[in-house]
Amino acid sequence: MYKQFGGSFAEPSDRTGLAGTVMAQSGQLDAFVALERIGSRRSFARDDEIYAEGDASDCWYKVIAGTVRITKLLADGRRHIAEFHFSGDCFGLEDASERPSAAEAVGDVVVMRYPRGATDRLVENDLRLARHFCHMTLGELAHAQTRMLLLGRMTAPERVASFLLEMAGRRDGRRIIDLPMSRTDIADYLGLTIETVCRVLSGFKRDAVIAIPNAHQIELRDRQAIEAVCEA
Amino acid sequence: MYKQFGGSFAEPSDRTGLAGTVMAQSGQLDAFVALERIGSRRSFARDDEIYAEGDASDCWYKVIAGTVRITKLLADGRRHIAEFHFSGDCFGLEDASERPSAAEAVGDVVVMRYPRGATDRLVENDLRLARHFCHMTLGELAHAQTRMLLLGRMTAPERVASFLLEMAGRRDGRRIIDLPMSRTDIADYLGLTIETVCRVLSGFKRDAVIAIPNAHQIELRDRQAIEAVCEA
DNA sequence: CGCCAGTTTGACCAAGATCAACGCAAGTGG
DNA sequence: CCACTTGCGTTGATCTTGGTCAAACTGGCG
Repeated sequence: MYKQFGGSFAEPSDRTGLAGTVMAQSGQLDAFVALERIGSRRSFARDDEIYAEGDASDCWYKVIAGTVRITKLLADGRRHIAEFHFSGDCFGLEDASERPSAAEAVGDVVVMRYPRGATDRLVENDLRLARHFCHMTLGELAHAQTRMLLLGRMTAPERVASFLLEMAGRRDGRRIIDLPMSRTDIADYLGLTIETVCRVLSGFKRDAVIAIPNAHQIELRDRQAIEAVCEA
Repeated sequence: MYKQFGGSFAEPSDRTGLAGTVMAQSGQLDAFVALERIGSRRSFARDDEIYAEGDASDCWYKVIAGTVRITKLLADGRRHIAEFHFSGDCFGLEDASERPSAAEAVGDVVVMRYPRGATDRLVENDLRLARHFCHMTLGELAHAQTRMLLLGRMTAPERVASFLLEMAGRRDGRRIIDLPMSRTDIADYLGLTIETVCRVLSGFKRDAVIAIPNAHQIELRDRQAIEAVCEA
């Protein structure tokens, strides 16, 4: 999807030939390969904090396996999930010195961690890499703007339906969607309460639009009906 | 602020020396100067569409004077304003082929318009320029995430108070804030109705936290109280 | 088997939306 | 120059959506 690197930075299909030029000029390795080398693998257990709000932003991450949530808190504990990141997605890329939000493991998670300083040096010497990061960020921004519309103007059923379609599109194209996150996480992502999420899902089930084999799997029985809810 | 270019692209203080290197290598002009040269000035009257949702994204803009709103519509007409852009801000920078949202003039507006193709060619040859765009986009993304928290989890008074502080910070630091946009625009920016925005403002006025000399100016009489509302 | 965390359902409540006037200032035209 | 219109903005009365509070259910797991 929009912010995935695909399987590997060094995917031949990613090449444009530009990197080769830069490499020849600078005498350095292909930057995408070099980037992989400066990454280190980390594992986190369910609900572990990968970084906290206010931590130094000295690195960024790529999800290898599992799901990561980016959360923001209000003083009194109200929580919002800015984004979920799945396998292949990058996160924690920002140029503020402090993390504006926390990153937590939704379930067990494996990530690659890339130090910021070394990444900056690679970016200095490879325009393709710079463009790649720019491209990812622009994609995230576009997604954020769509989410603002959802949070600002959509009804509860519209939000839940959009969420199901987003997850269907992002995680797999199959009829059965895996939802690694809890109902609370979904609620905090959609700006609703857990009870409202449950009620809307139950409503969709009642109308035979979805089936809920278990709490973390949802089957889209009538995708058109769900799409209709979003555009209502 | 976070996405302003300052007075000019060619501000000496912006220079790092890197651009000079690239120029020497490529035999081209300083990219920030070159960028200014490819821009053309355009004017728009109040409520004019600068570009529409679905238009080709073949250029980006910088606000010279006035205020621009970025809007998204739902099929039934519900509207959301993703962002306001003031003098010095850039907008319309995206790498999708179609505009995901429209840009409109809030009042009379003057902008510079930069063609995308020519910009891309300049970026190809100047890493500082690439980094600059990246930096701006990251700033907008951070702002979008703050706004998602507002839209998803804040009460009406909190939203309005945050809005006043944002405008106070972004437009000028003075006690009297100019609000070029209508109440409807504010409502669509905050995910509220125009009536709620009015009522909350009237409430603040009643509590002597603000004064409203006229509909488009608001005086912050007790900034601390407003800040307290946000953090409640 | 029974506990525990997460989910679901129900009854009630409140924040903010909707609907409807009303106010007010800036044009506009007779 | 003043009645009239027009486009916002403000205020009030009422309604609805989704939140809150509380209780019941479910599926793992010791």
